[in-house]
Amino acid sequence: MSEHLSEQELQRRESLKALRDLGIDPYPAAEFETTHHAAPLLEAFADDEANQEFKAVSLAGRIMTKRIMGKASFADLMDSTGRIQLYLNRDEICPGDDKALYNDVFKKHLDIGDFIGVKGFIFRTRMGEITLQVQELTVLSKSLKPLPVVKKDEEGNVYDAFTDPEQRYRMRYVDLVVNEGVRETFAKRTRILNAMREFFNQYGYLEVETPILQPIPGGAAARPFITHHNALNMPLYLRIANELYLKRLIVGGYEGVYEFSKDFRNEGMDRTHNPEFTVMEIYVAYKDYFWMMDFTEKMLVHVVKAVNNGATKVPFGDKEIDFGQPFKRISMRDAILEHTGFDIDAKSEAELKAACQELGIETDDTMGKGKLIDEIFGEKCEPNYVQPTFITDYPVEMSPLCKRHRENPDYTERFELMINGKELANAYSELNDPIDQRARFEEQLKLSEKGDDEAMFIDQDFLRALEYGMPPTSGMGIGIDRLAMLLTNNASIQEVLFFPQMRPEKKPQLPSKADFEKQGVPANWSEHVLAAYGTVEEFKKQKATQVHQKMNGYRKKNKLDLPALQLEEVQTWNSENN
RNA sequence: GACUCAGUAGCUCAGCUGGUAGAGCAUCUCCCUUUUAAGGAGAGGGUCCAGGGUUCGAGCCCCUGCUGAGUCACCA
Repeated sequence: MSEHLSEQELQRRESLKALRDLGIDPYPAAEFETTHHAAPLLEAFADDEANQEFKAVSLAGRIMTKRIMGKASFADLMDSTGRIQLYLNRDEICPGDDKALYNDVFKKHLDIGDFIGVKGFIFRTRMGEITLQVQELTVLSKSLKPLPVVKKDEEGNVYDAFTDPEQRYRMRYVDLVVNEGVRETFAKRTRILNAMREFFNQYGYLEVETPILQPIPGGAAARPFITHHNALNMPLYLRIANELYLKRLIVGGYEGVYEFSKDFRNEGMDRTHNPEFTVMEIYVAYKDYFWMMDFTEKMLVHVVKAVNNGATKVPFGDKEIDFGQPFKRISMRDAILEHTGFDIDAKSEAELKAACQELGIETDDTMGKGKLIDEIFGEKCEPNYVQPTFITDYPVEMSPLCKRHRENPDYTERFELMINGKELANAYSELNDPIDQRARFEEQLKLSEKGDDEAMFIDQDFLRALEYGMPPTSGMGIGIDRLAMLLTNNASIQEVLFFPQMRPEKKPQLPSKADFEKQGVPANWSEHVLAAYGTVEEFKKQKATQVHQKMNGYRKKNKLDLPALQLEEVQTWNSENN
């Protein structure tokens, strides 16, 4: 219904009206031409104060603070690059007798958060701060909601920061405006994507786009989102991976293809999982997973340097991650041997289960060999790999799309890159034997029949593609959100997604004037009855005599320009109260 | 899904053993022509997340629910 407005919001609406009464359009259409941006301007001026260009400067941005001292004022203007201080002198911006622009427009009707354009010259204050002296002021856009005011002192201590995660994520626009560093986090995320893209393009690999709506969600073990296509009258799934489509493109003759892919998984949410997330997958023909390990290493070093001023060491929490080459490489078998003393090689399911029990790892009957080994690794080894480490040669049961190891068919030619005890990237020598692939899919089908709702579907078209022949190929996928977390030192995925998934916001339904009018209150009194009683329920509880007296008292107190109420009148307002 | 914590002014937070709802910033009025977490004087601003219960009396205690965060479990 109607929106409850706080005192400050009402005041800003008053200012909006006052601006219009002064003939100022608070939302003008015209372009405002700027000559500079705040941060580079400060730098350039510090280098060469005498330069003529600083005599005529035009900037646009939001007012972030106002410090009024009678006939002179200071304000901070924030644009996309940073903040610069403004100096406004009444008699400079209002040379004639009419001081309204300063006294009324700037001092009274412009608030923190409003967009303005300013023209003037740059100088240094007595305190040494580089400042724009304003000669012309243009209102560009009025802000009706007060921004949180975050302050910072000389030592960089932040006061009254806007910290509530719920509000920060729901109103990311506010977070971006007032919290220093948030925009930089997302700029860095984009630099990561750009650096990675640049690296792949150097090799001549092709960036492609494949379907997000898929009839069969393949390429990973995960629960998909399901939707429905009306014209085809069939279910469609949101993709959980793009692997199978990219491999079809390798069949089609491209040597290297990659895609930055939004994937969707209908699973739990926590600090490291959002229902939609971004993965980069790349497939390169005639390569194997050894080549891909080298390639991944080089690519990451390139990306890390690009976003980290050329350094390969990245702080993360209380740790430091070093992307300096080469990354440690260890097979899963050796990793488990190293951390548990148990050798998984050639062990039966029963032996593995017994080992799990000895190691204190819970198991259940649905777990096959692959799953048991995965549990041991996840429990005992994974957290130890803080520095970038390639774990290689996973058991065949865990990797239905991966080629068997050239030396031991119980294993696959697969690696995962572990950083900070978590998986960051996953890569294979891709399985291109269509007969073996069909058999592996059938294994998955059996798992599915056992009740595993994440087992892979059989994609007949993909198998057909393989039957036409896929060259030996290596593929790699890397979690972009998790990489962004690592490189921006954030422990939560929500910090690197502009709009993380949240439960819908529930707004309490507030009563409006109209609700009171429905009760029979005339339009000229309804807003006052709303103000006096708040809710229809409260109003309905009262007797007509009480309402009569209270509203006449309200009329007097607020000096309403309305005739005093008669009791008979009030009795008609609400048939239930007499 | 389990457990723990949190929700009070626009923002950040206090609120004692259950006894009239508080501070800083922001806002409003007045003073102030190079200030800077500007300053000085004054003022206004509240559905204490919601709904029940206990009580003479609930922001506080109990129950239920909502939202978020954290830990664990599940899950790539």
